[in-house]
Amino acid sequence: MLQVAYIRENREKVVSGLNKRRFGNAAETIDKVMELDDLRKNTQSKHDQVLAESNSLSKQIGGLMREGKKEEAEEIKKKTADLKMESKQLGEELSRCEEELKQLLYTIPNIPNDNVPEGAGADDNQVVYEHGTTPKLSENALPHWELIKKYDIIDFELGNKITGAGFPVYKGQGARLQRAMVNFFLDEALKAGYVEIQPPIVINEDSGYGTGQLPDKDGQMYHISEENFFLIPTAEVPITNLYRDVILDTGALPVKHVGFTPCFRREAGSWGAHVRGLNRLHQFDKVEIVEIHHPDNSYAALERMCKHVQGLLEKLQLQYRVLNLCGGDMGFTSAQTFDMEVFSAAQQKWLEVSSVSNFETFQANRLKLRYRGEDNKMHLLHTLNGSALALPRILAAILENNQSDEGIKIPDVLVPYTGFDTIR
RNA sequence: AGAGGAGUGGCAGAGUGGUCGAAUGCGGCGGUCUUGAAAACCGUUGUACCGCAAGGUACCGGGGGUUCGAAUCCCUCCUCCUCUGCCA
Repeated sequence: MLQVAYIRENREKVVSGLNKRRFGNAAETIDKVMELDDLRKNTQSKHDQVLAESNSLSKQIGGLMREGKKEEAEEIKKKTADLKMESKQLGEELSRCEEELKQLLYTIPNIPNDNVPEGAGADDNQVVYEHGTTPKLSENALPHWELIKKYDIIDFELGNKITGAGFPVYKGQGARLQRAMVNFFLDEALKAGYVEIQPPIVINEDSGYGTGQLPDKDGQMYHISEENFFLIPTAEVPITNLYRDVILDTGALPVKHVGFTPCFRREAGSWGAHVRGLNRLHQFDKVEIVEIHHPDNSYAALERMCKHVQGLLEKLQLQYRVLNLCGGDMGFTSAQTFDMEVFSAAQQKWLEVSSVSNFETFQANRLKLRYRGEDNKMHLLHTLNGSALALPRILAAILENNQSDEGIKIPDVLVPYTGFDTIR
């Protein structure tokens, strides 16, 4: 959520930023924010005045009662009735105003930074880096959804039986490869200085609002209505919310966490032929990195996080590219996002396997995640996160790119973790 | 899950209807003293909002209520502790 003070001081920047995102009615929305905020200030001012008056009368009554001047006290009591009604009215007006302002602010996405390219959608994303070459596969190369059947390593039918579509069952060498990747990704993160976290994978409503999944992406998360809990769509949510309502000492910065969790996404209405096999699932595994930084350092951190993810892809010997997402394709909460895509040779298609973002103060504002500056005042910190990595599409790429008549070759770095070098 | 107890500032802990944003201790910060440090002593020490400022308002687990007035009374939810039950 953007800060009203920031919107006030940077009106032009905010409007042009929203336009870059293809957010409709930017100017009108911002004007409405300021108008509501003016009304809020005005109403609060009046409300406070009435409360001050009524507090002062109450004190007088207290004094008179102590002195035993009951009649005089009763006289003053009569005067408080009007004030009470007035303050109730103003209080309700103030609440309405604050609520309306909050709801409006919830609809406004983060402002893209200056290095975010113009563009309306995925086609306008900028390829900023490419690495590796496409492996030459034989004529009879198979897409991964055929390979998993051939080697019997993932069973979608069993998942259908146990749960439903999009909940695959990993078996035998498939299950072991999953476990190997998780351990490899975690170990690499530990080497890079991340502190491991095992968070709950069920979160409450406050956490959903804290990182911005609510109310924007309500309906994308599985909801447990009995307790009003949600299944996490990413470890970003519980790990970042560890720092909700926290004031960090600058000496504690930067915070660097890594966590492995299953992730759950309803993916409502996004099914079709292009999401076959492992390309899109309701439950999948992901290792996530989360960082918290002083505003001055967050973009250097974003770059390092990208490099970390790229390093993983290179160790896995996958062909990949890095995209600087354009304004129209970025997530709601992000100020800048780099996507990493691996090339899936049998599908002849780029698959997104990681998304690394700097949210600047957008999440921190909702989280109330702050530090005390040298000016001795509170300031919002910057939050960042990235997948390092999401497993299913990595698995799809490994299966497709490393297939041959002898089976599927496991990348060298994973062999110590799997205990085998080929899926047969 | 049942019965009982409890949630107060960074921490510990007082406060059962008015002068309480809240005693006291510890910790933190500034100072005196000292070659330096410790000790001792003095001062200071929450957050948000409104206001140019003076100042004002709100916050004692969350929400609601009673009252002229609530940390204090009532309702409700959450969390923790003890006992009983259940369970990996």
